[in-house]
Amino acid sequence: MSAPDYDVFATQCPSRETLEVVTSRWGTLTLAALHEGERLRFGELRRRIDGISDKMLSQTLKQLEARGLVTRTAQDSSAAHVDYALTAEGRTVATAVIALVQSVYRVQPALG
Amino acid sequence: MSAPDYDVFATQCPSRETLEVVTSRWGTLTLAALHEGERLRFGELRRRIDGISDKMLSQTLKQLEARGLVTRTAQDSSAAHVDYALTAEGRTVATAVIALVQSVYRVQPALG
DNA sequence: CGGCATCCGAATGGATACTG
DNA sequence: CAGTATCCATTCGGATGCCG
Repeated sequence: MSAPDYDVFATQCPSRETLEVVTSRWGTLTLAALHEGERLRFGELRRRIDGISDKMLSQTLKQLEARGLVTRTAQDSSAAHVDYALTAEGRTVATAVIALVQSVYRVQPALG
Repeated sequence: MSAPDYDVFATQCPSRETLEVVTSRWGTLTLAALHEGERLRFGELRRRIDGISDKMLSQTLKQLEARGLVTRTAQDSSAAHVDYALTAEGRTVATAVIALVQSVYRVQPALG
């Protein structure tokens, strides 16, 4: 049951790529938002994540989906009702992201 | 003693900026490396973080230092011996970064 | 509402060369 | 060893417009 030896410090390690998707400019906030909402619409995400554009939200969601961290579900055939949720793996990572955010809150008073 | 209400989702919140420095392309790996080494030289960091260039390492260290997460110490007056270490706040955040990396390791087998 | 396509300026970041 | 400076390609990412 031992996992393969991953090493984020090595460029060729798949974990490095995953980390980069997770810690990409909007990836972190998107995962954090999905961890709160558990099932959100595109517009809800855009409103929640201050400053993100349609293009970047769309791109970020695709990357997260391609990496298996997020699922996209269309309610009907049209594109009118689509929502996003975390996969089991996404939840695991998003929980750690939330903890990271909270660690920032904890030190922020000391940083000005 | 309640901390101010921070919100990373808001562009104008200082915690958002801190999070961006922490989760910048090389910031995460630099913090992770410093958490392992506790006191590392420039060259040690560069060798540890595969793929980083002098320029980016230098720039990332400056950002982390400016944010109060890292300290820079020159042994003598020349620039021959300099090392970097985490501040107390840096250690707090770096610990959460390590946890994030480990969460990636945990899910990586399922992601291919 | 939930996108995609295009344009284009701004920022990122690597390579290389150089310095104390 | 620990950077700095310059050049330059790539990428980022916002604005706009269009579509089902």
